[in-house]
Amino acid sequence: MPSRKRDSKRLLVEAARREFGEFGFAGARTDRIAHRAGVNKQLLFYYFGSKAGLFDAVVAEAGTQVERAVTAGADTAHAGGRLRTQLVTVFEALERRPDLTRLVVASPDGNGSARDPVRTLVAELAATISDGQGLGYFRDDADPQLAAQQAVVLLVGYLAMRHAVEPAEDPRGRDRWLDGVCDLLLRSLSW
Amino acid sequence: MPSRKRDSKRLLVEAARREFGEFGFAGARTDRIAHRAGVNKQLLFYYFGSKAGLFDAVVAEAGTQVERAVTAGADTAHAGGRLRTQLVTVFEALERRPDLTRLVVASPDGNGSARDPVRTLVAELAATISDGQGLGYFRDDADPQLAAQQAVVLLVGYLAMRHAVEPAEDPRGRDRWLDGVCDLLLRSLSW
DNA sequence: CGGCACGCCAACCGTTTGGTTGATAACGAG
DNA sequence: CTCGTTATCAACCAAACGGTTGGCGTGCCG
Repeated sequence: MPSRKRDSKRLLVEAARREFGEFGFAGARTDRIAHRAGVNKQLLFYYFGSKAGLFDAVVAEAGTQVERAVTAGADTAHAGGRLRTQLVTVFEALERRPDLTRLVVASPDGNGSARDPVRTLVAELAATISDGQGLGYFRDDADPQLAAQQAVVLLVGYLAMRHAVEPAEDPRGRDRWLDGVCDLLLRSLSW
Repeated sequence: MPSRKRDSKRLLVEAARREFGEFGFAGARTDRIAHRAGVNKQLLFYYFGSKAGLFDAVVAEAGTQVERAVTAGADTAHAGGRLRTQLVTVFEALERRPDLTRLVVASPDGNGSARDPVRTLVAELAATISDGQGLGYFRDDADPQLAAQQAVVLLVGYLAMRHAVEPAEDPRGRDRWLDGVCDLLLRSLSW
């Protein structure tokens, strides 16, 4: 029989990430998640208690991933370059986690449990901008909080709406967007 | 008995708009839609064939509403003012239709049927920007298509992620955001 | 060895879901 | 008046859903 300890918990979270990202909370099916993970459906309830519990686990895991990404980009010296690096790193982290992107928008009941990771993300970016202001790299009369919010909406929003907003399946659309976001924000923050 | 012809079709579309906007496609319940509309559930299938058919009807209706809004703001003379007017008008139209906002992101299966309205929206804004360039109001080396996409993502994305991105229930957050978006875009488009 | 806790599963259950059936009532046309 | 068409409903159904039960094997600790 199955060699004990197959790391099923992680397999389930990973499968759930794809499922929730693809169908949203209500559209996701517990059977399908279990099947994707290659384990029995009951294991899902054994470990996480309920569908919502599994959802929370997914969000928590994705959240730490993104937080790690944003703090990782924080060791670039020059403030302008640092913001750009952070934006790129966060975007790449979000790309690898399509779930979080959609979860921000499609949480159960609408009361987002994916709220906290997003807020720390905003706070982290706002801190970078504020630092840049202190060093004289950015305009003093810009609102760091607002700029950080704009950044997050541009990044997350694009990943969530890409299909609707982009005319065709342009593979370079992604790069153009990312460059465009960096340019837009840095231009608005510079004197 | 019910006085014949109660305009149930419209009542159903209206109820469905709220329901889909609140719960997304998969989360929406046909019984609840019928109950909200005050008609029998069967009528839903009588008129629209299926849940997906009703969804399409909702999207189509909301789409024309938004298109009307964006073309309405197009008669302001000065190009800079015209763009600002259009952005505000579109935002207000989207606010009145929370459904479309979420539908762009949470369509059935992910293949968005709300795609077309969004694309015409982008095209319309891009045209305004392009006009402004021709008249010398905007930078010539800006990409109108990209700027229009950024505008839409900022507007729609905010409405979809407001709860996650805003720290508290600040009632003035909405106004600050709208002003911020206009400033951001106009600043990036001006010489 | 013995037993208990853990990881795991097949089969099942009550409820809810999208969707159907068959009937009724009110018109408009002839 | 009659007869087909349109609008409406109550009651029903099969399938799918989230979640439960009971049990089996395996390793670890006494």
